[in-house]
Amino acid sequence: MAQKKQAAKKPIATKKAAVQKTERKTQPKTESKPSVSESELLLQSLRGMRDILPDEQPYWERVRRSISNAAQEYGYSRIEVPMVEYLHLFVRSIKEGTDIIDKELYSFTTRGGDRVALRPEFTAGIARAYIQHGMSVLPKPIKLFSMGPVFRYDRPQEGRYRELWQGNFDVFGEDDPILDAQVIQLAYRVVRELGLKDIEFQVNSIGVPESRKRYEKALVRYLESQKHKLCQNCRERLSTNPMRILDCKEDKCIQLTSQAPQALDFLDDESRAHFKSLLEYLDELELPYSINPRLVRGLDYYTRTVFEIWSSDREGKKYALGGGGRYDNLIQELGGEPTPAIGFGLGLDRIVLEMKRVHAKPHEPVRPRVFLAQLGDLAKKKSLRLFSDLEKNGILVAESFGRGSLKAQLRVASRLGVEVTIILGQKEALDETAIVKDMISGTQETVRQDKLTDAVKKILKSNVQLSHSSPKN
RNA sequence: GUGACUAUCGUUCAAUGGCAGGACAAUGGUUUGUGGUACCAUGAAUGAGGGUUCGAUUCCCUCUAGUCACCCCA
Repeated sequence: MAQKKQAAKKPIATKKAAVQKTERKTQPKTESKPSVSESELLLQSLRGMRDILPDEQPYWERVRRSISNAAQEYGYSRIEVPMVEYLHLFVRSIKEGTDIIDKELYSFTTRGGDRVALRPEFTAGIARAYIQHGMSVLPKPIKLFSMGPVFRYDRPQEGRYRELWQGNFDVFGEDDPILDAQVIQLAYRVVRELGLKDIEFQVNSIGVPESRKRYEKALVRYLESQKHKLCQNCRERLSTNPMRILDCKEDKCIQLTSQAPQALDFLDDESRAHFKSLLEYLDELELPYSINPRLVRGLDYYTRTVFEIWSSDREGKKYALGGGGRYDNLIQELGGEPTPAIGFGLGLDRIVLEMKRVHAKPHEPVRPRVFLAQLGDLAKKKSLRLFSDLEKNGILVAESFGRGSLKAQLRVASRLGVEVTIILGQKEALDETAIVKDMISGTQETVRQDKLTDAVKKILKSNVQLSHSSPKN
């Protein structure tokens, strides 16, 4: 036993072992691209990439379930799209000038020479799939939902990772603002169901390209006259992406833009009517929203409705939990038929973070109520079959087959909090019986193996009744 | 991408220019066929590389990672 343990220790590639192997060939610091030498095995996940360990999974499980349930209830079909697409797809849909494309895209060239990128969001890939598979012939609206990792090459900190999980919802083929309201309602439902209470929606309308152009012109004209009061960044944005200046957090820019013309005043009549009825729907739903005229969003394909979901806690730490908007022109711009669409994404990492912060309940997995202990070689052999028989009969069984002593196994059993332990020893294995031990009363009896399931179920059942009738403290 | 702070067993907290210590967790045991407690034992760490030094985990530099602020968003 002890020998085995030691032997098992040795081959594990610790940091030290890895270094020892390579210590002879210490490389001089190179100024080449890779930051870590390839000869050295670094047992460390990449920057901004993390493991979601078993301890945290119950929270994730609850979020995943909540999202897929909501998706089903609202009539969304699941779709999976690749994590990698042609670089051009993202550039064409999200557009240069946005941070996501200019700074945060994970792009590389394949062996075959294709320029590709890891998806920074879902909508581009889903729009591509929509066109590629001719989904426009399907009855409208077409509701698609997806969940998985997306990638952004950003500088990580809490709640911000280079690999992050999103739940994504898109609706194609309908431009009625009631869809916008329903999509926001759906986002709200998910977040509320998970126990997050301090939620605020911010909504805005950025109109259509024509009205946007008119507005941008007016905005630039206004800001140009006071250019010197803007921050360095915003001075550049003036020519590249002036609307993002509204999003700037610099005091002087906020001051300046608070007097600036507002997008809402430049909306075309249709967009204005669209926005107005969206707000009416939202009022009808009694959702906690506010209009944020500065809300612009980091993706350029949006038209008309844009919104974000914010969670704030008392310490003033705020996270955007999700966001989305309408993108009525994207499908056509990518080469499909003109198709209005709206969608949004939820950030699972941040939702989990918020759930922990407000002490929301994680998903509770089904716990085994029965433990199977075995003693001796014959019993050990038989116990594997017994385990599967019990499982087939709907009895979830825990075990510790690797352990030899009964004492150790019972210790595990009681730590797991099981109500029944089945003990299969040498003697029992020979005469096809087993000991059924009630872990609460401590009593036990020997039963024939073909009666085992019934005996176990009887004890479990009486325990359930007991806990129902006994008063709770 | 910019700036600041941080880095010790699986977790958490100590300590030191001269043998790195505790707690929790883990594993084994307390006469090997009966559990939760208790007791005993065991294994387990100075992120990586370089420099200063007789000697560095401690001081200095670089890298890596994390956290915070900015940027941005999820």
